[in-house]
Amino acid sequence: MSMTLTHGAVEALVKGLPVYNPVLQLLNMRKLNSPSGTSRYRLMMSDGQRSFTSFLLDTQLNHLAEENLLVPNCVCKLTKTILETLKDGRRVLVVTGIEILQKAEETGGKIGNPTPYKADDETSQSMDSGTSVSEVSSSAAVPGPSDTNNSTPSPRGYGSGFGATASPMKTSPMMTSPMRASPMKASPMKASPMKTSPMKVSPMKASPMQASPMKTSPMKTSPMKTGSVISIAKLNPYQTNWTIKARVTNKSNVRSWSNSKGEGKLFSFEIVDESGEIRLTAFNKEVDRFFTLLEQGKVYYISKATVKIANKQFNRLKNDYEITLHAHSSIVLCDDSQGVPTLHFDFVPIAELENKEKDTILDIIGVCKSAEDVSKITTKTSREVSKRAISLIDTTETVVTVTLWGEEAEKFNCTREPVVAIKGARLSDFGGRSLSTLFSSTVMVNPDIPEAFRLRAWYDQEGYAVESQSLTYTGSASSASRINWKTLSDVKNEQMGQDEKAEYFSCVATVVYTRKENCLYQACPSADCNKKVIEQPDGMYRCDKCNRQFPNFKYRLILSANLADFGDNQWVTCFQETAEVLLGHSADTLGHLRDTDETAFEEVFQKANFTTHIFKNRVKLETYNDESRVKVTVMEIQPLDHREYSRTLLRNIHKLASST
DNA sequence: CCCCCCCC
Repeated sequence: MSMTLTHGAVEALVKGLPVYNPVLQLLNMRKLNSPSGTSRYRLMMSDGQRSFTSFLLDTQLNHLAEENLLVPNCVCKLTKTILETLKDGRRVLVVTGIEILQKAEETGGKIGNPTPYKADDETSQSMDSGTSVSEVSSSAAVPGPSDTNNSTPSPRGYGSGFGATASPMKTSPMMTSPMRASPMKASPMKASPMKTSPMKVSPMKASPMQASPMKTSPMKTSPMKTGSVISIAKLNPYQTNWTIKARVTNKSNVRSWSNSKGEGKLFSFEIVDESGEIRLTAFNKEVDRFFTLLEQGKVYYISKATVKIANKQFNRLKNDYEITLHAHSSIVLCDDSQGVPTLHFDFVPIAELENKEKDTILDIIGVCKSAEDVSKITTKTSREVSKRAISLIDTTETVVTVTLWGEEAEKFNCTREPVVAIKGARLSDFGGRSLSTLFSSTVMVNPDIPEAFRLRAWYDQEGYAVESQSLTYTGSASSASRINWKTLSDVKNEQMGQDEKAEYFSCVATVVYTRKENCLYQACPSADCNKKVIEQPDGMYRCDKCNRQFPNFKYRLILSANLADFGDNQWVTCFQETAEVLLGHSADTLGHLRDTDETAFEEVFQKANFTTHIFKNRVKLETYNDESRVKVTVMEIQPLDHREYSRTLLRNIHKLASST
């Protein structure tokens, strides 16, 4: 089968004209060795009519060549290229995204009869006299072969097989943001990151001053023009002449380090624009130049800095690159922050934390209904650090504890129950479920975002009074009181209660059958004895336990019921109290009903069927006449409200999702 | 060039 190549694509690519995912054939490939040991691959590609030799494979994609996936005659789709113009005007197309559509052995040789493409203003090139490695790397700075960092492996392992998309920038994180629909609506400067001014802004009364930043002379804010303003998503190591305009969303403190390679100080910060986010780091002299200039929440023009592959081990931002500032870097405050989004949040409802995996990094928003006092702890490495646990509640009526650290812990003020939004908190399983901030987290008190207003209104109107459920159980005896939610099939699959020791679980289930036969018995009427009595010939009732006869008895219930949830069913036993709850009548009433009005008695059971409740149960292996079986006894029945029902759905959806 | 993410 012969593939159709994208005619005209070579010219379009070289001229920088838009061409979407062109399909080209690789005609030739040359390995360019460099002194630093990192190879580069230069590709001659053809669109069937024209061929061009100055395609350069991004070093991140070298594996495609090294694994013999990219070999002459194969047909490829170029999903991402960067056009680079060298100092002498020659053009190089850096291929940063490529898919192999057809293997070389399947193409049957060269497609068409392409002639070399020569732009009018360009020097003709051939595979033998082409661009040297050093020429490219001097222009592209990093990650060229001369750059020692360039060997940093990409931890992701981009598609290793055919058809795998190899573009590192494949998805833009901002594209899926629910906040993105209206990034302009919230005035960015009004948000009050607590790092700079805790409690400064109440969402209920936003200061008009903050909505209108002072106008200053345009001279002051114009960037040192070293290239056009491009978006963060377009940054790459091959282009050095750029300026970005972005908002600082998070800024670290200055830290110093000392190791075998040397010592120094640094700080890092994160910026965001409409296209994405990226992390920047400043060292030593750049710390002095930029640390005080940069303020969280403000917008800056940034140019002349080194874009390199991010070390994903330490950088959680959705960007495969990060930036290092250097001596020639420029950062200029920009007063016109219009259109530059504020922090991008993707809030997880607190109730859903229960279903998230430990160590998930997520965004959370809640009203701080209580907070511990700040305290000092000593870490394993003997450092002292302040901490403060705060409790957040949201409209899911669920509470979770979040631990703040360091300055954030010290400065936090819980009075007036502020709304707290945290970007990038880490979920822990301590006490069930809890959260902790990281160095990379951004904590905002009363941020000026719609979610915060909504939460404030909800809390002030009803949230303050709701009976909430906490996902975090700390301290003493109550730690065991965390609800052990199970589905009925979990109980069986996990073989609960089979090791002689009683286990407890809670479930939401529907009564599908109640066995009215033998559910009542005549019991000893004395207060603490429930022993079954035996009717005597003289009409008296004898209790063997009390060794007495009584003129009367009391009715007691032992009800067998079949409960079902979405995946299984289970026979359970309800003794007196739980049976009365389930049937809605006292044992006494039921006993008399049975004796007097059988239809009404039957109706009670019909009515109990297909009702849904929360059951707290005990599972235990019980041996009776040498036969052992797991018995489930209902200890408590609670009504199921819509809130709890929603939580159940969430749990079950999660279970189903994770089991498939 | 860093890369610490802490405690119960």
